[in-house]
Amino acid sequence: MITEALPKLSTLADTVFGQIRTAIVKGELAPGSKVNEPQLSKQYGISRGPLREAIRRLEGCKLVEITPNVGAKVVSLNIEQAIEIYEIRESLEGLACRLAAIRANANDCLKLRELLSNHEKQIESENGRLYYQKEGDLDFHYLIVQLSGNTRLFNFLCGELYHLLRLYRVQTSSGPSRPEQAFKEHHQIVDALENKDEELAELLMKRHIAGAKKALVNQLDQ
Amino acid sequence: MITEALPKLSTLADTVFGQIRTAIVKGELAPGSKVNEPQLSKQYGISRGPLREAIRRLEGCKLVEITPNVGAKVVSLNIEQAIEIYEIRESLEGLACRLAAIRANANDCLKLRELLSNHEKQIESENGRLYYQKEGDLDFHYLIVQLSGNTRLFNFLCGELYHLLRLYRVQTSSGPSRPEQAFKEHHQIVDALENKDEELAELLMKRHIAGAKKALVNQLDQ
DNA sequence: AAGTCATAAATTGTCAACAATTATATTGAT
DNA sequence: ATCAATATAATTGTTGACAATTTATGACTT
Repeated sequence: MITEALPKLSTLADTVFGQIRTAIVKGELAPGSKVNEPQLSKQYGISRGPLREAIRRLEGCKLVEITPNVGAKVVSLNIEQAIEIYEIRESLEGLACRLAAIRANANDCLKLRELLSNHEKQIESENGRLYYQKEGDLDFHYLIVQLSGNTRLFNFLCGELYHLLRLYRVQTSSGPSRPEQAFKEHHQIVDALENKDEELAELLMKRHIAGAKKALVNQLDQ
Repeated sequence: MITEALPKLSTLADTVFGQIRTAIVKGELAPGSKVNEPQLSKQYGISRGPLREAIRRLEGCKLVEITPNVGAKVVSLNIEQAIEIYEIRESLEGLACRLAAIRANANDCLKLRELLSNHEKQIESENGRLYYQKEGDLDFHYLIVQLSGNTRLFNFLCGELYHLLRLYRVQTSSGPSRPEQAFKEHHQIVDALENKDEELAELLMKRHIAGAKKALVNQLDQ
């Protein structure tokens, strides 16, 4: 076996894209704040060329908004926009869950149960409650979308929409509203998957997300 | 009144992005073909910097795929991927149509009727049948999505998914399968909007798109 | 003829400098 | 002091050059 100097498998623009995306969804780059090219290019030790390409990718993910001759700024979601996202999410995750009901086998459902029980344990040990529940909730949905088998759906939800949701949660520093209720609903969804009940699976998932959406709408009405 | 030299309101990268996108969905840049940077930069008379930014935007729209150190190539959709898109479209346009039923007023419905009757006239004069029907069909759906009032939904469907559908139609040189059936269904949808019947509007739209999807699935099964 | 290795050409990735535009600071007038 | 106009600084947009990598070419071997 020959050990060669393994060639670069990724470009600067792509790696920095990932780094900045993480910084944004973690809130390290504040929503609404300006994206300063000279500063970031120094910070990441690259020139402005690849940096601008990375920013254009971020624009594609809707994480920054670019104004010509002015520059990019980190997106800041108001509650109306968050509701729009939840409307789309309700529709698409309903679809994902229906498709998952068709394709998921017993082993897939077992994995889902394990995921849920792990989260429950972590939450019982009260410390770090918010963090784990926050990430855990998305983990569950992540897996369902994966089981749908629709690659484009997966890319859109997990590569774009979920990042925006994380951003909004950081921005409003709000965890999921009803942690124990959510667990019950998650288990019901897996029940439907086990029974290969497409219609019920879709209905339950849509209702599950509609619950979170309603909380937003109520907040808006007041 | 003073006539000043009006300042550039758009950047080179953005204008060229639009030009290349048009070239792709019109088939002038063949699906699967390589995107050659030196060639395109000459063709559009710009340097490779802004061109590469434009390509990154195209990547965000899923119109090209970039491989590091190899370059971008125009996306080529197989039938499975087309079915994936139709699944997403069925779900999201169902949502859009339900929202449109809530928000559309009498004047909006009138505009939809006018659009449909214009298309019918154009098709009666048989020449150019395919072209007008093709564009016309998307026009109708375009307007419905606009009426939904969900800006993010609009941007995703009209700014990304519809372009991919155009690309697929050019690629397979296939118009809509059932032109006269489609008109009937379009009118039924407007009926539901006029009656503010959300559920029916969503159902009809989903069924309308499911029809086109089924044609694809059948084609795949053979 | 097919395959492999080395070489050459073309293409992509990256950088630094310059031009154009926007944002900031300063000055002066009311 | 406030506002407007101007000058200055900072930032974005664009370009061309160079480095790194991939692709194409061709000679050589089996």
